[in-house]
Amino acid sequence: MKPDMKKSSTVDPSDKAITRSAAIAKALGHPVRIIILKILAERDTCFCGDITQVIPLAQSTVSQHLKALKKAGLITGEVEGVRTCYCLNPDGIQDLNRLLNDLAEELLKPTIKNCC
Amino acid sequence: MKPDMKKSSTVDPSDKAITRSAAIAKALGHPVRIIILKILAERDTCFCGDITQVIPLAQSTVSQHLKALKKAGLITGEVEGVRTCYCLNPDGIQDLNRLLNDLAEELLKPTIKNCC
DNA sequence: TATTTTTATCGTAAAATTACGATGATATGA
DNA sequence: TCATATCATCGTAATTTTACGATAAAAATA
Repeated sequence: MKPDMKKSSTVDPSDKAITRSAAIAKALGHPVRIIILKILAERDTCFCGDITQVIPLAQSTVSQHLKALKKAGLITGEVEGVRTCYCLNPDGIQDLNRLLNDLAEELLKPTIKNCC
Repeated sequence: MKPDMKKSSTVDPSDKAITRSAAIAKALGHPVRIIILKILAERDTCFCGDITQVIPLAQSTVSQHLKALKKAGLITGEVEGVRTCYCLNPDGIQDLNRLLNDLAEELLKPTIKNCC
């Protein structure tokens, strides 16, 4: 417990979990990036070119989306010669699962009683 | 931002679940909006003024965030006289829980074997 | 060595987001 | 009726996002 922290019945805005949850959600906030994650979950080979072939967007655009997913810690990118192999990042996906699960659970509880 | 995308045997980009998931995630993609949802989950009274008192942002800004959450179907807003009572929308929260749960599950499966 | 392949980055433009103050609308209270 | 309270919307500015083509960098190949 943090002693000098104001005891608030509401929410601590500096909560690290909230910041991280929002960052992950932001990364998921574009359909193409969700599709990319699904592709990475399906394939063994996961080079940028593979994704660009499936998604009708410019290579530079796909690269930007990959960068965003990497920044959020949801994927990794390892250079393999000329190409780069992108993979789901287990730690990041774990965060996604746990944090958004916790959030959903917290929000589902009072949902039983409709307030209005 | 093209709605029509090339067909893929793996991932269907026009999948309604993907679109909805991305919309929900986008709404969660800002710390303040997550905080607002948590506040709504805690309180019985949930007027805009209550939220503005807790969050150090202008009333108009809070109103915009509430609008975004409403657009995503995560909350409802019912006018009660001069004020508006905002509540979690059970259906939306259910969507949040189910869709993001499914996504996490799908992404967690291959996480056991690291691809690179 | 020269060329090709693959990907990241740069430059750019359009659109969206985020924030604010000011204003308008509407219901309540004096 | 007039004033107040509450909230949404407008107008605006700064920043971010999204997309593209062009280009640079690095490894593989001819």
